[in-house]
Amino acid sequence: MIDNPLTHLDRLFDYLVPADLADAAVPGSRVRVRFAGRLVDGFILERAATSDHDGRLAPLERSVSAEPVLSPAIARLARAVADRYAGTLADVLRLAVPPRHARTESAAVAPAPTPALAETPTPALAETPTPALAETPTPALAETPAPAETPAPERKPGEWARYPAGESMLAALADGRSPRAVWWAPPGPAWPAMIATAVAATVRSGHGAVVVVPDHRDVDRVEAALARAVGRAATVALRADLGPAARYRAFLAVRRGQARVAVGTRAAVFAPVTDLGLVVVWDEGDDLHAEPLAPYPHARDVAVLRAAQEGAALIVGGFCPTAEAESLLRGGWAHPLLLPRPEVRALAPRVEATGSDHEYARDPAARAARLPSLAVRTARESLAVGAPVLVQVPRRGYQPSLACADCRRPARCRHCQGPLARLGRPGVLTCRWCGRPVPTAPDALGGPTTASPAGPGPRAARGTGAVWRCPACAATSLRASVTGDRRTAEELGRAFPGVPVRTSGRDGVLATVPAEPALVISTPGAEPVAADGGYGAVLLLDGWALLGRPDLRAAETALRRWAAAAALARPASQGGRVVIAADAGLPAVQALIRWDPATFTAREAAERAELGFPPATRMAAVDGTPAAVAELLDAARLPDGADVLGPVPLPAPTRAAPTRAASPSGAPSPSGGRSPSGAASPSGREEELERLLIRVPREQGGALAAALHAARGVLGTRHTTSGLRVQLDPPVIG
DNA sequence: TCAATCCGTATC
DNA sequence: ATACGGATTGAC
Repeated sequence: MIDNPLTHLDRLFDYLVPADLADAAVPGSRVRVRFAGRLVDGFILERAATSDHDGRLAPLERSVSAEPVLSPAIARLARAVADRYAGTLADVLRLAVPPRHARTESAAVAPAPTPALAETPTPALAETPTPALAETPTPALAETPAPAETPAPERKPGEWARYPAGESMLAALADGRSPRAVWWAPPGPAWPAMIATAVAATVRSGHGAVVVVPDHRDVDRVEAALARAVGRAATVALRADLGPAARYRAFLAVRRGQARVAVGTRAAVFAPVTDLGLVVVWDEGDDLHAEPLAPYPHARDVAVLRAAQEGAALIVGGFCPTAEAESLLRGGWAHPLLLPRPEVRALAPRVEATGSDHEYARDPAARAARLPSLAVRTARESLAVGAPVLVQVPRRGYQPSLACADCRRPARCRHCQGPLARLGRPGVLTCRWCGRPVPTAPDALGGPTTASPAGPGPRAARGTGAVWRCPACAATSLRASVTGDRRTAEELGRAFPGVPVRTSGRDGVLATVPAEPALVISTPGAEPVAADGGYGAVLLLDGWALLGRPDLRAAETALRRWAAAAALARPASQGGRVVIAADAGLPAVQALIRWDPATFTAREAAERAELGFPPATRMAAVDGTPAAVAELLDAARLPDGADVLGPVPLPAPTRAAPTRAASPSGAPSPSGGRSPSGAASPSGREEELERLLIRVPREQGGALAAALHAARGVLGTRHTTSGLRVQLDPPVIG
């Protein structure tokens, strides 16, 4: 397999194995070969005595390593993923197999494959104690009086007993069978332990397991639960933030069979666990499960392919599984794991809606100043009994436009009238269109922020040129035109004087907070877990922002994010309450109030089926310049019944700005007016991009992917089509 | 008639 | 992508 991204070269090539490489060049190992005159990387997929190729075979140039990093199962999976997503095997393998780290490879001559791991979970054989765990205590879990040393594998069903099918599923796993389930998780902190219980049952049957979660904090939580249920020696955490050496070491431990359980973020779905018995995908609707690199596979869908290929069990779940997950139930391919109503009542908090206040939704100032009175009251009551309050607010990134603090006119770029935004560096704004930096007055972005984790560094506006000044009223201070987390933190702090305010969001995510009175302001997805049973109250203040997004999945996503926050509240019986600032008449809000995500999703799925949207159909998005899109469409022999939508102009907010941070020297701006001939920026001549959507009945998904892949191959290397992006099941459909 | 250039094709 | 071969074009 030649590591080459070109679609029309997405096939295998035969090489001669020189005698001196005969031992090293094993299937799955990395090699270097000459290809089209150049030295390139590749994997050996197979050794054979003959070749179909009727030209001369070139010899392998050299073996990189004899380590068979690419297992046959993963090679097969990667091929299936490439086919499913109209991508190339090389692209998928780049996601599936981490880069080699030579020193780690030779150093990690770890003990020969541990026999019978499940039986005797060695208490972390004096190896490096996982630093992530040492640093991030998880009080919510530690609350369970777990013995310090690793106990025998858990056999009790625990929370699974609340589910009608729970115990039988565990029994099937322990028996080495392969149940497949869509899991509506119970509100509360039980889910990591439940996953660990299912994994422990699998390990007991002699099989391995893979657990995929959205982010690092979830990795920590599941890892801690697994350490308790399975034993630390058998478990390994795979995560992108490990660094090359640690990442490769963890990967090798899995590949060599030393670790039987892998838990990690989306790439972990490719972890080469041998003798796989179970794949778990937690919170499968989280957009972090969607890989941003070509061919953009989704961890949930890879897991489905893998479970099917390897005959493994599958648990896909979350507080609010998506319509995609729910579609696995159709035809009985998977079974539902649903909490009966009485159990819901026992675990869920009490949820109330404040109703729709139109002014509240329209006027940012009103939003900041007038918290719904029900929310304030609920928060006060929680604080009074000593429990923390979680406040979910919109992420700043949602509508990060800045406005003059005095007259509220939007802050615009002097050169091109593009919107200005804060993109990281303090004291400087950046135009989102042309990328020019604009320094700001020292205190332009509001007063001291509460509980800034980093602390205010010494930074005045760098003396380059004029600071931003409102062209209308000459003011130099700005405010976020949508109230983001920081701002809300201040406002809330004022409403509750003397109560500590902590924030968790983009710049500083907290994993946990102690069980004491505090306001915890968080953006969706960054909510810390509260120790000792959870929050006394959860306020969901971002309903308008979440529901207002122009996306097919907006309502589903909103409910999922609300549920994730609300699940951190104590049960109603222990005073746990949730207030949501949205209209109680909306189906998503109703679903939260009744804690009935399954009914919501069923309805959602039915509606989408009626409209011909996924998952009832399979969609492909083709993004690129108008010419490129047209060429691809022209070359594609689409399956019968394919429905071509568009093309429409593609709003290009995503890729342009962040990549090209201005050079550190800040060159462009001081050079004064640029030459008139020059376009706004080197990459500023970005041609308008278009998006074409192609829709086929679900059964034709494979044919659609094949057609697009083939069309891409036909276009080959034409320059006009270089920027094309083909995406199946695009995560966002406008 | 030769060379520079274009286009299409294969890349083990 | 990139290298190569054959066809094509243009100048001498």
